[in-house]
Amino acid sequence: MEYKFNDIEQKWKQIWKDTNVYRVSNDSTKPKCYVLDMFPYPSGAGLHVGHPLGYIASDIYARYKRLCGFNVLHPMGYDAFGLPAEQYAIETGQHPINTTEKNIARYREQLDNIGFCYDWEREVRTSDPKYYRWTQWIFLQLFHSWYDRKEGKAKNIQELIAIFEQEGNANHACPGDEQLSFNAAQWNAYTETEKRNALMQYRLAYLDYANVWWCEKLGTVLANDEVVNGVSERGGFPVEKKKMRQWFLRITEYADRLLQSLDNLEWTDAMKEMQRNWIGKSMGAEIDFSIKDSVHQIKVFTTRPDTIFGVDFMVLAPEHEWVDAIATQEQQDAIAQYKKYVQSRSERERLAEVKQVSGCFTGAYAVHPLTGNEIPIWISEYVLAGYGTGAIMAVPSGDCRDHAFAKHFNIPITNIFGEQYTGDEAYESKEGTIENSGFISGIEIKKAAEIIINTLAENGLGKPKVNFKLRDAGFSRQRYWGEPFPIVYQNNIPYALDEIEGGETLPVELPMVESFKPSATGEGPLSLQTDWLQTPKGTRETNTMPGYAGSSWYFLRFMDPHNDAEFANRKVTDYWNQVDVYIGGTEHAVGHLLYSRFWTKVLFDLGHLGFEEPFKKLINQGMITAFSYFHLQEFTADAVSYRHELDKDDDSNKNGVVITAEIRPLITSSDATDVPDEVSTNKSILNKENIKPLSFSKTNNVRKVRIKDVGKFVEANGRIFKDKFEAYLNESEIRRKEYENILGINWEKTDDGREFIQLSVENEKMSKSKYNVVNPDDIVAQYGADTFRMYEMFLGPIDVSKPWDTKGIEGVHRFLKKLWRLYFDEQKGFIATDEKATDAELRVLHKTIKKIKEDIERFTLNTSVSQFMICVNELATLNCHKREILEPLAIIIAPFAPHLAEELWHAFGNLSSVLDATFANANEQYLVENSKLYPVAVNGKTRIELEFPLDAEQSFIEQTVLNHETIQKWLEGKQPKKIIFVKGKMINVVI
RNA sequence: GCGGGCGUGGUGAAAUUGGUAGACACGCUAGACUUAGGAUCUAGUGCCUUGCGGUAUGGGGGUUCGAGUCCCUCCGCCCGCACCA
Repeated sequence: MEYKFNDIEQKWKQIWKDTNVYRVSNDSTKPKCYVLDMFPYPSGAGLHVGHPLGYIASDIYARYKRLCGFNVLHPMGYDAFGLPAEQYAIETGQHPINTTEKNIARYREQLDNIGFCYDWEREVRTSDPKYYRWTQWIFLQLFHSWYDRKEGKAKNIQELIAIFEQEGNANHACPGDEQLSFNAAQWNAYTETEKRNALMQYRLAYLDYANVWWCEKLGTVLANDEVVNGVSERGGFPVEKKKMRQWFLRITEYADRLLQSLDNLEWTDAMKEMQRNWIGKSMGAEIDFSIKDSVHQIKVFTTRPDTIFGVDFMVLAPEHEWVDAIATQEQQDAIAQYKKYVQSRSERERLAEVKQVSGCFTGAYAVHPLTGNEIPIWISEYVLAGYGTGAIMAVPSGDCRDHAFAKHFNIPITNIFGEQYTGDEAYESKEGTIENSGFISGIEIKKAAEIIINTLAENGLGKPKVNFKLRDAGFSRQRYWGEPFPIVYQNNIPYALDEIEGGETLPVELPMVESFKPSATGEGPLSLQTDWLQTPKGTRETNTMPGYAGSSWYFLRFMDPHNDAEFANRKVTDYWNQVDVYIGGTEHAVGHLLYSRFWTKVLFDLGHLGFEEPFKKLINQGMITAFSYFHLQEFTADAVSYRHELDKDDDSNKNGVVITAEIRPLITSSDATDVPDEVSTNKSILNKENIKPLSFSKTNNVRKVRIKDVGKFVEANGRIFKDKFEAYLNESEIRRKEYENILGINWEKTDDGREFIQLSVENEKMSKSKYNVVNPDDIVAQYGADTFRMYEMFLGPIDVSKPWDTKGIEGVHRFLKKLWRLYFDEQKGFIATDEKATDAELRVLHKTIKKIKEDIERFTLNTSVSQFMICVNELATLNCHKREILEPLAIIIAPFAPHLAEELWHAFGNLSSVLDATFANANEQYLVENSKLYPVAVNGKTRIELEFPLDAEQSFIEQTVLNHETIQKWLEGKQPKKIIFVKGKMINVVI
């Protein structure tokens, strides 16, 4: 009987499905284990072999834990709301509901193909009203909550109202508006509108105004990174900032807790560090500067209060609220002009350009709080309104940006670092002493900061201040395909649906629409649904929630996915508790992972959960890249390269378009204006309108031509032989047309005269546009799911990016066939015997059990596969076909190759599933060796190997070693200085 | 610029606490079996050398009986953040 993986896998998939083996109960006496993958966004492209890497690892872990007696929750679902589906809808008119449904079906098929042990009865989709009903509900919890800074936790807003009624807000500073102050009497006299406006400044989900990028031509609002050089990335159309009323989540109140509790998580340091950077806690001081001839005071935040005597000027963010108020008459025009310039710049650009200094003098002067000196006030784009106070005290001798600014605008620089400051560049180190600084001259920098803060505080001029880079999270999208807000407006005041008497119940469902285009004003498509918009109780919110809304809590819904009464039952969430192991890519380091942590903490504070960190252990999976092949074409004449205007972001076109036979003569003709009418590229047809010459140079005369899908014809060293290349061209007409010109040139010859060309090989991310995508379905069809699973693990460590090499999979497939042959003979069928196993055989088995256990727990699954190979190789050498060895082996390989394992398990006559077998413990008794083959080194270099019993006397070993002829030879008659003997490890003779 | 990570054969990689560098595979070479091989098996395979042996974990230096592993320094690559006050 040969290993018919297709039959075996089909059979067991069906049986497992019929018998519901993957169903998980919330009611169990077993210890729990929650193993979760980051759920995918179901894109139209389907899965490629890179996606399942993490899924396979978690599947192995989940299956292993089940074999170890745990009740394992291992669910899967879809992050189904999102922009691509909506973009596709705008382009094709197909409703996202339909395309999403279709994509999910395709994903499911691909996932099933690989044999994951998901309990599909728990599947969730964020776009399902039954799911987003609870996303809306959680949003309302945020809306109904405020953060009590005194107790450091979120509470119901009703408690705050009660406090206001008693004592006003004196004891609870307002996070949204620091100036806001009222006593009980004032509060009680407030109108409904005034009260709700004040409360809005406290709510964890609140409304505020913020700028968005509006692109008239595309008819849509763009994200920050979709705007490049002041125009839209797609199409290059003009964009403008537009102020819109939007929802925000007050995550900043949780900044410290999000930072603190990172310490207890089993995440990689890199991941924690990214979150720390994002939260960006910095400690410094807030200092008040009064303005000459003005009632205004400007607060400045600085992390270097010690440099206060070096302040030579002040810089405000151009958006700072008092810029116009303090600017002198003469400077108003210049200021207005500069502000206009800044308006056109995206934040990204403002922060990205380091070299270019720009700014504008306001004409106003601040008064130094300690010296009384007058300090000119400037505005510049390098100061951001959203960070700190939107104003800085500039110390050119101590800060490189301030230094560049001072040099550029010829502002005199005060040196407060003595000889440490050279005059050429700022002294930014925190080592050394402060000079030329009044009462802190000669004092160490670190000490000086403390003194200044105390002095300022004593005189009411400033105070110590902790600042966070983290900003409140924008929670509105002017889009259709997302969760609608459970909010209606009455007289322009937002009300939660659950506080309106007779209001509708959740969910607020997305209305079906025909058009997905936003309104002319930039409001989302929902604003055009007039029927839906107006309700008897008010006007609906037209924005929808962003992508991270649904994904911030989905791990909770998996615990209790069909609950109609609550987002998840507390008893159930108490049982499943934190996700024990969470696997996914690093791209979610600060988005999803930070928001989930935030939501979990809020739900915990409000008493809906018993834990406040969602993901105990986090494993990051690396990318699987693919080889891409290029033909390097040299041109002796001047060459011109063409670039598709719409392809600017595509790296593959960095060096110009694919050059076809027809246009090659034109390109080498060295006439830059001689652009062909039509050029076929690897992506699309170009014509005169959308290509333009990019470069025209003699030096840059190598063109990289991507050869699509050529992988299977290319040798490992990147060579492709002529016959193979012909075969490749013969696969399609289009190819022949595109690459035929290569046949005519550059053939090199091997020693035996075979003609080849050397292609350049590059490692790239798999993507449809690079023609290097490998579909797992194809691999599964050819080798089976078990081989595929093991090969993905065999490739290397889970967290490292590595290339997919289809050739390498043969080795793993051969291994499974070899394993099979331990159990089955081609002629005789099942050949396992009941013979007693030998010590050698038992040692092989238990060595393997031990290694596999350790590996799975450490997620070093690549070495597990190696160990299985070693095990099978050794058992084959021992000619072992004994049940005593092979039955436990089938169990321990079950997490890796579940279908094969189930088949082998049943061959022994077992009736239950191998899923419910028991993972054996390694028996140390079989692992004990009584002798060791010692490496014997002379001066650290191994020369011979000698076997000694483990209990041998050291003196005996030393004598034997010294008497050995090879060692004698190295000793050359001398006495050794020393003999190092490490029991069980090695022997080193030092001469 | 700052922070983090990494660098080992032709390729993917292993070496868990400082103890035989290259396990396990891919590829390649030779051979066996075979009508055939894209099946299976055997042997070999870092580099230099006929051999003895030498040499080798990005480069240089150090600690140690012993360094891929620890320390210093330089180079290269990847990731994150970036006029962040």
